[in-house]
Amino acid sequence: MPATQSLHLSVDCVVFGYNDSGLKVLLINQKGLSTSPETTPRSQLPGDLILMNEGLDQAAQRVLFELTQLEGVYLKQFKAFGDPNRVKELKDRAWLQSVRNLPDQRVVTVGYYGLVSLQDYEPRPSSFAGGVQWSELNEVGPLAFDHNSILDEAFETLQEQLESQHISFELLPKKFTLTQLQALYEIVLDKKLDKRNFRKNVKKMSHVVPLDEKQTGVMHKPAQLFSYEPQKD
Amino acid sequence: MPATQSLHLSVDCVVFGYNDSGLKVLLINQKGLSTSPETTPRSQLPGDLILMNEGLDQAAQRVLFELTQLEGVYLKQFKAFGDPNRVKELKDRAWLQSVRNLPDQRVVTVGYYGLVSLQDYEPRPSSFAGGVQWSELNEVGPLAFDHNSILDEAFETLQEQLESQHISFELLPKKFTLTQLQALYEIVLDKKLDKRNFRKNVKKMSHVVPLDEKQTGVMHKPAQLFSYEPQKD
DNA sequence: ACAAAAGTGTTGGAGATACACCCATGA
DNA sequence: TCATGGGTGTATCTCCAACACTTTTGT
Repeated sequence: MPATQSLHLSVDCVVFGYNDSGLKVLLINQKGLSTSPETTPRSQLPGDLILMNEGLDQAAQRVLFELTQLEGVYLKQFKAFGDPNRVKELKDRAWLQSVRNLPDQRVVTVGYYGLVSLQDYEPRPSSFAGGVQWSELNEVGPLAFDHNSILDEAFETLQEQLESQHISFELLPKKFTLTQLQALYEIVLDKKLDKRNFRKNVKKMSHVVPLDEKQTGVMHKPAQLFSYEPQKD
Repeated sequence: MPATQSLHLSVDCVVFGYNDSGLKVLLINQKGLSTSPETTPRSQLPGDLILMNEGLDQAAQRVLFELTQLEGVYLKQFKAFGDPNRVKELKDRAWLQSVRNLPDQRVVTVGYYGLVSLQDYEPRPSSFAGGVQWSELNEVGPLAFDHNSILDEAFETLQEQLESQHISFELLPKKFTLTQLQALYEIVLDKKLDKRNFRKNVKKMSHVVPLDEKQTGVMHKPAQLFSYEPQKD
């Protein structure tokens, strides 16, 4: 049994986007190949092979940018997926052949999850030609390859790390209200939280600082705006 | 810039071993190549290229067995290391050339951490010919490649996951005392714990069950033995 | 003045922490 | 009988959960 003389390594990005209407994932639509009936294009996660001389984190940033125009997104590696049969379906193999002129080889992928505020970032991906879409998290249909499992594991990782890793702010606009922060927690963790207790906890977080600024143009008491200031120890 | 036509993928195992004298890591000594002075063999983590048709978890188990004779060890993937310069030192490249007849190519590795009870497993690796050694965790010298960083990150992961993942039992003999369990926690988490509070907490864990058996041959009050029973929900 | 969301404190209970003495065994 | 680690309970405090009304703005 030979060692893997040549094996392909890719990165796949599960980019979560958040705004007041909920949590979404960034998907791209496979193009072409619509000639035969059982190869109707499906959606997939943005991902591609890594280049020589490029680190994994770097590759994730580049691939995401090339496919979706998103730049400077918070991206974190969460798991490598290396099942030898992870690209087993015929339509997946066919699609890969159509898009790359490379031999049909095993592909191991490194999964990244990413976080963006749709308020700050939405305009760009929708202006990008190749069908990039923000899909409601619980309305994601069957994706190509093993991308549904990758998505599921990414979301589990997000749930586990949301509280401990100071990452919620990546999903919010730079200036946000505590109600927005709480709504985000409730959606990601999938449970209701008590407003007063939540705010008590936030007040203990020294990296969440109140600004000298309030919401405007709302037809109710305007909320205090906050921003995230990374610790400077 | 070409996509990675052929890139090597390996697994590296950071196997932690525990007994009453402390926490150790399993290292292997590089052999041969001692001809030239600046290529004196160093130690490294057990790791090797993965085979075609073999999953990552599978590869980790196989490689660990082939190099150390350890079998059925708890192994968990924790991170992929893909810095293009991770095998940059000349002595590392030379060593790889000497042991594999493959072109000098980029190697990305997937890190696993492993846990074994030295009481249950120690005999075998020491009986294996090729210098396999259990090294005191804080006496590990410079390792080949980027293996020191891999080791550090593995240990951080162990610290983070020890409490939440029911893995402490992998480091203890099948039958253990609460004092042993506590000592393990204190070493891994690097803090002292209160005996009575610790035992109160353990009593809440339904997966730690007392046996009808006590320590023997000790010159003090013999301790109750416990074992770990995975939840059967 | 009304609608709509923002903002604010107190209380009771559960869980964490701190702490010191008696017990069973082998030598 | 002594040395050694095993085993146990209580008081206090901190942290978390539950809960309802007043405030500010736009219309």
